[in-house]
Amino acid sequence: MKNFYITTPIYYVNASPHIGHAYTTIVADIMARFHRMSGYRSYFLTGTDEHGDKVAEAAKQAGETPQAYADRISGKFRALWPELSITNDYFVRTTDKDHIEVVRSILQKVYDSGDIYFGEYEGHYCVGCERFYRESELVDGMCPDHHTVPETRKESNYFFRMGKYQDWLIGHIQDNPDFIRPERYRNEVLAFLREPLEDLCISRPKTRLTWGITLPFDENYVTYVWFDALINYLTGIGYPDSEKFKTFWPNSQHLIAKDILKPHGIYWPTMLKGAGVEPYQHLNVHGYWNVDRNKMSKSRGTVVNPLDLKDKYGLDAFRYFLMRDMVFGLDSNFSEDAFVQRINSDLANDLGNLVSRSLSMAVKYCDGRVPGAVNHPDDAPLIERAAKLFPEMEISFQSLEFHKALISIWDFINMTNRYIVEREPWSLAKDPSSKTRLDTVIYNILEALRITAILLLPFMPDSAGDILTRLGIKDIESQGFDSVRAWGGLSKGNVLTRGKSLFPRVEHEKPEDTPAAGLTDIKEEISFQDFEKIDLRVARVVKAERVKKSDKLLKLKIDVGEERTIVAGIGKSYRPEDLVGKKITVILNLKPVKLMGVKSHGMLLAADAGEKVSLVSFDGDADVGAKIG
RNA sequence: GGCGGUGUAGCUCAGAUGGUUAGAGCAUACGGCUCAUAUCCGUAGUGUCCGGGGUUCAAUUCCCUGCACCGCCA
Repeated sequence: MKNFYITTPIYYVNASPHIGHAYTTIVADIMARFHRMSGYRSYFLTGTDEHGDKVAEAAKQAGETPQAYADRISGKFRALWPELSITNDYFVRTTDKDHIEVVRSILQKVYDSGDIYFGEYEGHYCVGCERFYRESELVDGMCPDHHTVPETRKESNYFFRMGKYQDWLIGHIQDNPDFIRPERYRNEVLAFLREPLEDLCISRPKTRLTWGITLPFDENYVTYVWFDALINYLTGIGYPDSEKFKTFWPNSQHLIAKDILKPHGIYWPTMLKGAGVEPYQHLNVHGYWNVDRNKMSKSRGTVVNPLDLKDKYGLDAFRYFLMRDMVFGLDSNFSEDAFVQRINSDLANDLGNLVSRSLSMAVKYCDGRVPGAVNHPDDAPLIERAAKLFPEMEISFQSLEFHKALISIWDFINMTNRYIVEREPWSLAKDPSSKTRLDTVIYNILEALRITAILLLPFMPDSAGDILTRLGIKDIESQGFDSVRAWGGLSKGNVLTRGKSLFPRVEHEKPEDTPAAGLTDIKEEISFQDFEKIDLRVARVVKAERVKKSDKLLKLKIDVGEERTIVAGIGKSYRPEDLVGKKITVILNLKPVKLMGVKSHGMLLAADAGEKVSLVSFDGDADVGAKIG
């Protein structure tokens, strides 16, 4: 039997879960489900990272002990995952007893082998931050947070000889092209490794931090961050002696967001090397969800947390959207509009309506049972397409291109819709002599639906399971991809259920829901102080000419009490010669920019109605240089 | 400052060892069907393929350069 081990990062408990955590964990879940259905023995680990000064600090502010605080926030994560249909096999915590033991044993092992040494260093220490800063992190020689000059302080700590493994790591990455993927992140790590790799500081004196795991070889220190956190991937499968560890570690894959590439791509493999453990197989790195707040629902006047949208529109729709709209590895934009569009077009119109029309016809024309089928050459294209789907999905999953897997499935859904239109079951139903053909057509539609649902199970477990249930399929949990390799898996005679709309369309919010009578593009509210930052002045145009090779840009020399050059995009509405002498409104303190090679030291104001631009002018006579406010 | 990435239809993105009409989905318009969640199917568009220069018989695709955004590093 083949094995599969997938991990998410353990999430740091200094903040509540957000869309980024949700995405990583959902991807891991979908991979775990996919492999289980493909016949793998699969193990899926997630958890929380609970030590460190930020947690100690947050606990203090909340008036709790670090442990109580960590328990509470960790509980939030643990409670969220079932809500997202996450099927993790275990939830590891860095405050777990067995984790602490594993960390200590590995530290001891590496220490014994000579890869950990005690060293003293001198640095810039900010008392307020209780931490050292590197020269390059300081702003004008001062702490970036406190704006105070840090004191020079000496401290002794333990260091891991990471540099020793630099060449090995470079070689390993070069020999295993998919060790870190997608390729862009592999290149980033290799680029970083072109510079000498420094040793890694792995401790903090207890005088500064107590909320951590005590070093096994020095009571006065705790280990710091990575030797604690990363080792969870071993603890979670029972390192070092369990059967689980032996089974799964050789098939391990980590899933992370790009912000923790360096620890996972560099520290972790060298740590494993130092501890005498084989490296993991793959590091899968994804991008960020940029949340466009302007495009989120403003009807309630509050910014929407993307995670809340799963309650508004349904979990499976949420999972679908996250997988369909992000290309793994790249950043994507999250907006409610885009989400709703996916729901309406892909889920409601294409899939939901297909389920609805198919079952409705089957109930109407075939007494609500799966009819028998007779081979017909015209049906070959549909059947042949179906046979290619799972192999396509396997390829997509191997390369982490989940969106492509979904595109394949939707291609098939559209094909099924087309099949219905071409076969016209409603016409066949009018002619009793076509009954056999009608039965076959209905069977094929339902079988196509079954295959679609099984392929969708990893992505949308509830909805896909619902479709299967409606098709009279009982043991949803035990469904695997084997039943999708050949056409005809749907049993004749199954009792069908019509059911409700699987994905109701989301109607657009009514105009009266939006404030300000129809103006939907009002920018974010600003204060008077914000407005005052803008330096608006009266200016007179002294000279105007067109910018070379631009029909839109004009270069203006203006008098605002001093002479300035500005570039304005009004060339389609104004001729240069008409402008000289005109009084205009100018923003003086806008950061200068270069437009088509001409530097503009300010910007004039004009009403912009696409092609027709109209300058803001003055009712009476205004003095050049006068402030406007 | 160094290195790298991206810039293609209104939107999100594919794509081509350089070669006649540059693609998909969504959105838009029109047509067809009525089993279905006003859904489905079909047809129709629209693009200075970021700007400039170069190589070439030919560049959006290769090279150089500029601009914009993003990332890594310092």
